[in-house]
Amino acid sequence: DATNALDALSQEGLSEEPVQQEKEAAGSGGGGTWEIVATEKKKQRRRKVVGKSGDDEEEEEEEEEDGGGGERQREHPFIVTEPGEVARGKKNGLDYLFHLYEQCRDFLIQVQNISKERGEKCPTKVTNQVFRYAKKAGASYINKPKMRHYVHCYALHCLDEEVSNTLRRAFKERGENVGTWRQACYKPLVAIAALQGWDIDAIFNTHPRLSIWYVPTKLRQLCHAERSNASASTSSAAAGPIVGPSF
Amino acid sequence: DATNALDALSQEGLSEEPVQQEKEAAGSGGGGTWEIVATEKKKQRRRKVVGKSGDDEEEEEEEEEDGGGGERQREHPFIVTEPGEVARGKKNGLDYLFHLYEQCRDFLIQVQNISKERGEKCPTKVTNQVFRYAKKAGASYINKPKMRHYVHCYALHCLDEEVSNTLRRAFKERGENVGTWRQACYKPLVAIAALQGWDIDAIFNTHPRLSIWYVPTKLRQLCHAERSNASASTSSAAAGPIVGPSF
DNA sequence: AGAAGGACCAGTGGTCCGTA
DNA sequence: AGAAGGACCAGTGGTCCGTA
Repeated sequence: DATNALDALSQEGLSEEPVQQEKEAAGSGGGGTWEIVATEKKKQRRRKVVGKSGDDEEEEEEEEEDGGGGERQREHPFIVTEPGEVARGKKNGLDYLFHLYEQCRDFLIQVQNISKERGEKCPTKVTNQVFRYAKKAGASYINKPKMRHYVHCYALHCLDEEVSNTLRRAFKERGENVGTWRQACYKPLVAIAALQGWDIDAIFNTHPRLSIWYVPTKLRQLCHAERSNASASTSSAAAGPIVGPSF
Repeated sequence: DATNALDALSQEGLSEEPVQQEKEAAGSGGGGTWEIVATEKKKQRRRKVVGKSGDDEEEEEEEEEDGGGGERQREHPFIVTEPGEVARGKKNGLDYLFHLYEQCRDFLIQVQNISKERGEKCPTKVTNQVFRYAKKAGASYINKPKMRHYVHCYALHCLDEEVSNTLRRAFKERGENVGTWRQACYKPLVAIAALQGWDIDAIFNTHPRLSIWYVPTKLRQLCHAERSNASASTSSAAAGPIVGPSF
């Protein structure tokens, strides 16, 4: 019954991205241009799934191997792109990746509003419930394994956009794949944590857009390991308990 | 492995209540006297379980039906007691009930310290993990169904001890049973919520000792229903959405 | 009857691994 | 090979109901 009501609500309320949007909002970092790109990409996707040729005019890219019809659809894989760069071909760029995190946030806010309206328990994080809601709202390209996989990349983007951007440019130039870039995102995050007393949970919870995401296990472990190293070289008692800073 | 390590830690660290404690701390509300009472009760319990007669001197109450040995042991049922009153016979009083909540808080703090030490996810609430830890630490009289059952009673005790105390005295005088008293605890809580914009989650999370407990479903529902009532008699549009206060 | 708590269950966080 | 995500699993929050 709670699920049914969710269904009802998810049919309205959840607008698609606006089809047209002013181009001048482009460089604003909020994903302004992105909305347009996302819409284009989505149309491509839709055309592919339906299996007809497009009935509205558009710039297209590849249309080969369109023959299928009911074949398994996946999102295009990510590639390392510079800030503002749109991926060409059957690829998605990193601005799009980060845009997905913003979309999840919007879905969470909607779920929270519904919960409050009904006096039910209100999630503070992006939970299974939110992923389910997103899927029902038609955002089938959002899923938990993907979002969890790249959380720390998004975290770096939120916490230090300059460093994040520099890293993207460097890895693009070197022609690295997404997995390698993703791995590289850990290091600057650990450095940020070091400066803030190693409390990665506090770092996440303090940031308005990051606070809704669970700290990834591996990032937590890296921070802990690095803290132990730092502490070992600072303290004389190697076996003693690690004492957190108190400033 | 995480479980094994927990075992190791739970063997040390977890002190029993101090056996002796100054009597002058009695009326302080922190459970000062309670420690002594709890210890006495625990000795009774231990003697019963072991099935021998006591090998240390004590004032005892009933010792009948001691014959068993491996019979199923349960905590004595609660009765409505006034503040400061110790239950006589095979009963437990409400100061003891509230004391259990404080104990859970101590166990949570220990679990949190261990988690932090290890760089693991750190619970902010009394979770299954904490109940498991309490059990391993020997506090077998603490269990989840019991603690959840009386959370709102403890909440009233935390939020308005005067009202809570008055309620206890009134219900004791009337000879009401625990279940009736428990039910009666909801109403003043809803009244408190009304004064604070109906946000029972905020009320819990704001209070230092209450913030570690999940808001009980029924209390949440009562607050929501009552808010709807209040709103219906205030607003002219009966079917409209309920707008939260913004002060 | 009133009450304590073992034990169950639906849905969670977490991520592996069969898939493309 | 590199990557996306369906689907599984251990342990959770929640509380019912067989027990005393």
